[in-house]
Amino acid sequence: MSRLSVVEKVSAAPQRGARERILAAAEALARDSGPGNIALDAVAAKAGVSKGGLLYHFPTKARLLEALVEQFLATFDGALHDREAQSGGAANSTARAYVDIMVEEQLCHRPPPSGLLAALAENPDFLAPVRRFDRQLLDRMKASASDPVLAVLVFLVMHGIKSGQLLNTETIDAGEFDGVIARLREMLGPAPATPA
Amino acid sequence: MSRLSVVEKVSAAPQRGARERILAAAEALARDSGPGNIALDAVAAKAGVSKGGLLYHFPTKARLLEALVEQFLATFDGALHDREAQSGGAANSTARAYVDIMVEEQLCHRPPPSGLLAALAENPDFLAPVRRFDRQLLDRMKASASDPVLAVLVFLVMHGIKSGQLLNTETIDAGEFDGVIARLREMLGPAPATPA
DNA sequence: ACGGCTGTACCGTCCGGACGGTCATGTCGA
DNA sequence: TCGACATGACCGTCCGGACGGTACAGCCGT
Repeated sequence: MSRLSVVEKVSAAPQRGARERILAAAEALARDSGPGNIALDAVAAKAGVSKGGLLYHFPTKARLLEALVEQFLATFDGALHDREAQSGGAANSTARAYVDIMVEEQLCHRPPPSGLLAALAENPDFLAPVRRFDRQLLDRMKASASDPVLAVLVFLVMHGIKSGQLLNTETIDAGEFDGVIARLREMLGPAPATPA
Repeated sequence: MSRLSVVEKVSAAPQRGARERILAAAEALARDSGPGNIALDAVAAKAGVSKGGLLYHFPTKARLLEALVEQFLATFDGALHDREAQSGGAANSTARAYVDIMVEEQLCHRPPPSGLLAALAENPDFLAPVRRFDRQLLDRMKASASDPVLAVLVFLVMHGIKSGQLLNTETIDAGEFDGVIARLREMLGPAPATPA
């Protein structure tokens, strides 16, 4: 440990965040070249990195895919915790938070997490973390729910929407989306006075 | 003209329905080797056909994938029409039919349509027919629905369940499944006296 | 304070294997 | 004998990833 400047670790980092750029490039590739067609060469090119450079950060394709789902899960989990924290431990708080996030993402036109599909295409086992996460999420929703069945129902509707985005099946339109969200919120009972 | 023994067809046309066997083999491969790893060689082997034989029935991989989604859609559409015919043009008949089919499939432990994922992995455009089908289905559900929003809600729950099967994410258990189905049927109103 | 050593970040070439697709060659049933 | 159906050897391309560089920064004995 160098005793001076713990703050700056910039030294041998020619470009900031090659890792992030690679991840983003992979996502983009998956989105518009098909989830099964992510070639490492292409990812490297799109990220502005050489093939060797890419292999440095992700020693194997499997690791890259892993990182993709990890990133997705982490992002979502973060957003969820934030949302939930806002409305303390009120009834149905987790379910409501999930709905809120969905709406938020819809508003931002957030691109769907195609990285997940890429991972799945390579090997179904890569989705194991997602499986675990989803199960935990559902349990939390049920735990804080006024009615367990309602929690499951909300969970499934969210997944239905997600699957539409994921498969690039823009089946439902904005109006239908809003309608269902409104209905769901109605079923979840009055929101606990959320200012700001 | 030997019209004897139509039963045994062991030689040139060794097994009837090479096409079906190929499709089935492809599905199976997709399911347990990952949707992106369907090699024509492997499909041929699993179907008990030579590579050339496979290429005879499906001149290209794209055609095979197309056939996979086509088959899926046709099967589902057939089941839906049957179900719907039973309960005439009653209120929510389409939505109810959808739910019924879901339950049926759940009972039969029908393996998920991994072929869809294989097609998606190769090229997202292959799902265009699914997109069209889903849109029409949703419209029909809304048309026969007592409440349009309810139709969309049911549609999304069904898709949520499907996505769970598709991604091999066995998130919800049997009890939760039954609970949601019951709730959905409740919301759809009393079933119109289904005899037999 | 300098020259060597080590560690980090990245580059670009190369190889072996996998995979989609072609083709010349059967083999039956009618 | 014709044509539908099937075979399996073969070709060309693409891709994962191994490997051997390069450049630069810090530590270190002297």
